[in-house]
Amino acid sequence: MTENILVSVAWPYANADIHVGNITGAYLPADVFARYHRLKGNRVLMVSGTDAHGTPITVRADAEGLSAEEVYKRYHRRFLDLFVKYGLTYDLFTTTHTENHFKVSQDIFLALKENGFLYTQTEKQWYAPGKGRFLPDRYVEGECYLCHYPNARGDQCDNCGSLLDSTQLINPRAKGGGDLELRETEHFYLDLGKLAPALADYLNAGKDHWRPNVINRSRQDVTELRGRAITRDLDWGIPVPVDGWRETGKCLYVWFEAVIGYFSASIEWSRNNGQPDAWKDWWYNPNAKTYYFIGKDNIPFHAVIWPAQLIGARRLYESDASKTLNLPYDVPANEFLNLEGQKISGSRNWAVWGLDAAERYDADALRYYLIANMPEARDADWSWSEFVARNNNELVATWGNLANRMLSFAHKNFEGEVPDPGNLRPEDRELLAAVEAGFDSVGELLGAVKLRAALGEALRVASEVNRYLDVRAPWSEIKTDRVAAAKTVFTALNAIDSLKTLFAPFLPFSSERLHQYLGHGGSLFGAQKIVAYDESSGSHEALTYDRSGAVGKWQPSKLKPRQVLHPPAPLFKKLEEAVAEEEVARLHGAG
RNA sequence: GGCGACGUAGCUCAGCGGUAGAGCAGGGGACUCAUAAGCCCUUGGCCACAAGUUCAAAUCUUGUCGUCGCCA
Repeated sequence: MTENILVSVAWPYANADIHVGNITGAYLPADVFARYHRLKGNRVLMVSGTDAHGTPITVRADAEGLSAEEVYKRYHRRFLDLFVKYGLTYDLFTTTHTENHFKVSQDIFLALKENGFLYTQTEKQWYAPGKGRFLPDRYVEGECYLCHYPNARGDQCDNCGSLLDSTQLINPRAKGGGDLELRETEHFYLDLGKLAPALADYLNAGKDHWRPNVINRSRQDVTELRGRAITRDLDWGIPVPVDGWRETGKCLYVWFEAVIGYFSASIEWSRNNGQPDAWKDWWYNPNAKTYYFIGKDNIPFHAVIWPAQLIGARRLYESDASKTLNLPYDVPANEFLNLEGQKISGSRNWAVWGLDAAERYDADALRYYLIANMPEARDADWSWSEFVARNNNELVATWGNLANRMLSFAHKNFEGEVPDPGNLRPEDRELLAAVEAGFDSVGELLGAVKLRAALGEALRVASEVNRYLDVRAPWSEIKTDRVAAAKTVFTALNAIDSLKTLFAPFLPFSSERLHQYLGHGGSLFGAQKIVAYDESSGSHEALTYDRSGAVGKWQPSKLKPRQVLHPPAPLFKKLEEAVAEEEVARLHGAG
């Protein structure tokens, strides 16, 4: 039965480049999962985009003398390039700065308002009369009222680390000068307390497949929910769709509108593809499964607050009153990746940047290490020496070498063709059965989002083929019994052809090449394309996935005798030990 | 301070009520198709600590300590 699978992926924030921790935390597991389901023949929709709004972006824009729009576009473009290099196959990677997203976010807001889940409240905030606008907390500095550090930021003290209430700062001053005064301002709040009972019902039923850290934390959070402000005094964002509000420079708070991106991007994808209602197959079909791939810092927003927004909005663009928007089926959040034992820090440049690493290493080598070492249950550590060791000992030695040794052997001894085996021996059938079982065992682990275990299982299957070859020893058979050697080589090539598929979700580039080496036509997956989409107020670039022409199937090989093989080449590169030292030195030199 | 996850072989982790497991690293061996890769054998652990429940506990309960994170 074909399933509808929505793969929702965390939205990178447009004020910093992406590092390996971000990739392994959310983007890569989502891609592996999406590719697996596509091979299974399921209908996959993988969406995300750049989170373009909010104060940190205006801060950076001010610092660089650019507009907020220029800043977001620069990072957005770099995200697109990185995703192409790592083969992350978003059906649509868009941005929150589109007319479509504005409209959908405002409509969700209005639905929540209409359904009685919003209320307003007045609070005091810093206002700059000279500039005629309210200042975000981090634009106000002063003495910390807790530790008396003289240069604390309004939102947080850099000295004692405490989160601050900016109105309590001692001797407050505006960053960059100018007058400052406290003024009353009114904001909308999401009434999470009112939504708590429905949320508790949702989180207490049928969540056995959720990771313990995700479900336990979320159940705890629901017990202490309070209203939360969803608007801000800010000009870079989505205007509040209420008369008298949009005129006074009030916007939807980024945390509120960014998560709506999963929904708006699904709608945009449908429109871009000329099937404006297609998104409903993922959002209203109760049998569709929706997954949210995020880092652990985002758990409350995806397992509690986003479901609250969906429950409160109930339905949108749907007249059938019996239907409600689908809530997350699973939120397989990953923990964090450290680097050489220390926390990754972009500002201290203690990071392995995605685009930089892709300059020097193949995407599949990076993908392999990031999946084998994925922080699924606890924080993990990126170590360059481990990267080199696992690349050489596991990826190259067990899998790359298996493919290369057998293709080379077939090329030299069977005129570059798949030999005709005649009748297979029991031991040949046994091996093929063991490989075939891998489609169930690897597939089951992938379906349960246990990606490192799934990759380990695929590698174990590859080891079985290595063992089979050692027992059969076709290099000996060929000297005395060419027919026996033909059976062995046929069987091994068949197994390798199947392994190509088992590894494909993890290592798509090398599997694609192996597919060609084995003499098949077509490609396993579709193609990534960067496309510009026009709206009446402007255009935005997006990453898309064209699935037409993809021939990959999650099925054992049906390799034909006499199929012509292409001249083989090693799938992966062995790395020098010195690479690890060079990279660590680079890390320290740069920091 | 409250809460959560985690703490198992040198390293990375699986097991989560019934005689301690895998991969890598270390040691030994036979082979040579292959990126000196692969294969076979092997060294190695009071399962953080302490009490309790049970015929039986890495596995359940409680407490302590440690790591990471969230909240205040």
